Amino acid sequence: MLDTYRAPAANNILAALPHAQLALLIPSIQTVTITFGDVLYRSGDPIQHVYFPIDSLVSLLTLIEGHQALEVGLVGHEGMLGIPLALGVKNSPVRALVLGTGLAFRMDSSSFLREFKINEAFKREIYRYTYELMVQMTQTAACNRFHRVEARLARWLLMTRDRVMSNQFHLTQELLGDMLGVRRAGVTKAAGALRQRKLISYIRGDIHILDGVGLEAAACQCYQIVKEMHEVARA
Amino acid sequence: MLDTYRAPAANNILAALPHAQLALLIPSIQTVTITFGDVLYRSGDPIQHVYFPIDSLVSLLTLIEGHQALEVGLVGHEGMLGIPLALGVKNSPVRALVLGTGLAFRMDSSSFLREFKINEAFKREIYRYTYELMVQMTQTAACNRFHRVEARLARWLLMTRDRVMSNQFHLTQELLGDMLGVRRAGVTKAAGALRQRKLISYIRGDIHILDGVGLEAAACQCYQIVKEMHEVARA
DNA sequence: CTCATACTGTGCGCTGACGTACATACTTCA
DNA sequence: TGAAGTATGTACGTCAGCGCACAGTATGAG
Repeated sequence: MLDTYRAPAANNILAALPHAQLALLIPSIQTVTITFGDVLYRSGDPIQHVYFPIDSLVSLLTLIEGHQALEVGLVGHEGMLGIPLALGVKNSPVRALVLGTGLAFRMDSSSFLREFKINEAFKREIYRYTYELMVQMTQTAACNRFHRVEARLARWLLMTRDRVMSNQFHLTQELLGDMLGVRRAGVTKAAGALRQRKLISYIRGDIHILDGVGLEAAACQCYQIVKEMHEVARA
Repeated sequence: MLDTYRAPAANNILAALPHAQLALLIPSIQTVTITFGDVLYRSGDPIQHVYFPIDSLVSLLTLIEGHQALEVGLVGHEGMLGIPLALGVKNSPVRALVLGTGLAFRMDSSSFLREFKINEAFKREIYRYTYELMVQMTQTAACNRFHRVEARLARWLLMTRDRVMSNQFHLTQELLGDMLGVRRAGVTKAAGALRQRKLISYIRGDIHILDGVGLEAAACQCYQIVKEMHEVARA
């Protein structure tokens, strides 16, 4: 059952709710562990549950025939999974792949829809996050088009750090290739460059951010831009 | 004033409303001409009006420092401009540039918000379109990353045809470069290839689609995928 | 302890697109 | 009719990233 003290700090959307509105949701919320490699949604499938990550990390991927996947969104404690439900659509257009094992709050879709319809504060927070996700998606699209792999990798590592709230996490270069839309060897090269500059260490998937400030300098401004847009959305 | 006969056929969002709900909106709606080159929203600016294109065409662009613009969405009679308002945000994160002169229905933001809050059918349609726009954005992101300029150009021309409902429209290669995220010379080359295959004619910005079926074959499947997704969203 | 598996490092030829530059052609207006 | 402006065609060297291939190294299962 939900720890009402922890909840507000644990996921930004739930944290933003007034106590009374949060209380309404608590009976429908479970805390679950989602595990690296879990596919929460397959592209086109009906959404069974919505998730509010706590310290877990989930990637949204589009699949293109004859190509690798491409990440279009990265979701951690600042967001949620299952946005289509809030837009009146029952299926997920993207694959949701768990990259970081951890906890998440979970609601089944029918409970979610029931509460969502009557809880104005909940609605407001979810639509605000929908906006943030759209901004993230547009910026990522442009970033993938124009910026070099090394800068994109740096940006991705920073975004991940912010979401898992740790300078250390685990991910293979193969999977990172899917995130950035490049082949695995491209990741090796970019990661090698960042490592040589002592910004990260990277040993068989164990990534440590050694110099966050330096990494921000190595990243494209897309990182800052998305962060700032989120603040505007909250204004 | 709004021609109530024409309205339903003219813009898909308004067309989907039951007559009673549409009637509520009519006093707040004006019909305006938007003109090639008009910037309806600048990135970051407050949204003054929402627009429901009829036969006009509008491009959503992200701006990246030190780079050309990049199109992230294309809006015609199937959609609307001003989605952030529906998500509780007053500013547009993207630039909205009119590419095709034509008519659009328009509401000022405060009227829109007032009606939007109380009109459930209106809300439903707008959120459904928000979903469609997100799908379009994700697919475009992947398309820009993985597909060749020639296929992307073919796709873009088909999308435009569907929105303006005509095989003929006007756009310079310079601007097309911004849409596709490539330099102007790249457009010349791709357009030349399509022209040589007798799929289009292209004379100083006057584009004619000569062979729609052939052009679909030349385009990436992203064109079909987005079309089909929209049908799912309406199911 | 060994073998299979998984992951990383690296090399090489290829190519699509870039950046830049310039020539050509149409259009508009004086 | 000529000049200025606008748009397209084309060329060329450069380069990031691709596709592919293979070697090296750590991990885990039996």
